[in-house]
Amino acid sequence: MEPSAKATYIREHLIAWYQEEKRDLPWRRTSDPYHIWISEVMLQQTRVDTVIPYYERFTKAFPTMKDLAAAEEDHLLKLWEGLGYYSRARNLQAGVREVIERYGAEIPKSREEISTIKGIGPYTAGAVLSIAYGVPEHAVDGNVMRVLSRLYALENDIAQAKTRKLFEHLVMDIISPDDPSSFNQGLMELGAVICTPQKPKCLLCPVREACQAFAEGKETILPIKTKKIKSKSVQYNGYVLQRADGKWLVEQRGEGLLAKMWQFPLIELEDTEWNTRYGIAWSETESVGEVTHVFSHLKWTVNVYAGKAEVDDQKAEVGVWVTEEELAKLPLPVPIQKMWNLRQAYK
DNA sequence: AATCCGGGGTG
DNA sequence: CACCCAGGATT
Repeated sequence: MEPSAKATYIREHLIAWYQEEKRDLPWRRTSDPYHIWISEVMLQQTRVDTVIPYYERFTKAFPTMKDLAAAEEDHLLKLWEGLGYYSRARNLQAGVREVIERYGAEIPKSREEISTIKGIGPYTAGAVLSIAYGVPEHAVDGNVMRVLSRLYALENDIAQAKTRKLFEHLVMDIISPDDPSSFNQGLMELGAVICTPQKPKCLLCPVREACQAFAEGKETILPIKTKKIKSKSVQYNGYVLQRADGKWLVEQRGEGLLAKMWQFPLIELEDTEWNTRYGIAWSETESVGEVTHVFSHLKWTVNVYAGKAEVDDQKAEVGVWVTEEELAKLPLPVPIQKMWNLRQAYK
């Protein structure tokens, strides 16, 4: 198919299909650019079905940028708890504060300006601009790279950074000037529903006639992605300890992995200074089982111990004793929740 | 360009 | 188990 005719075909059939078949999602019922921004941040590396309840709670808790700007960090993280990539929440709040201070609470409408805002990268910039404001800008995510690599039978390695730029140029060549929102969302919707990673539903595809991969029988070998994940294993002993007054020992994590989230004390098995670090003397601790948790390139194995403890406040360097009610209000990463569930089940 | 940053669905 | 998801920040 001749290039400009192919672009026209894709625009028309993709948008018509999207208008007719699009899923009814919460962020498709709003025109508030701030709420659309929230949805795009939550959707980074995260599936639609996972995001929906988080989006509903978050927009209810922080309906305006002013509400989010004023939020406490623990409250913010509690509402993000379980969603992962917690820096997204902090960057979103920092970004909202920037928009209030520098742009009078109005999200900028140019790629150049919006890209300076914390947490808004090339994808989110294009998504917010096109969906909230109708600006014809590319929004290239994993779905779009997969769909376009098939439509144009491109064998570039989508794991490489420069390949994303190739797709950004391609989108700018073929994007609908009249409805960039439906065009961008149509590409993503197609990737999520029809042009899936495994077993694409080509017989249901609205743009199959323009798909070079389908024509050549390459739809299952595209896109090409080379990168491999090397994961490390780390072993811990973890302690769910209760004091005589009924309170539990927790501590707040520092920077890096699960930054600023709360946890029960974790000791790397190689760490021989645990007793001095916590200043704890405990008795009646017993093993209650093992927790495993897989991160992107890390695997935790935690031997969980429960018991009663007394702490020498003079020696304790870290840790806070909290009631069960206070514990419930702290943002706890999933592996820590697993530790708690294990201890409760063991009783 | 490579690495870090979560968690869950899917086969 | 491997893959991947409406990616961005940091180095």
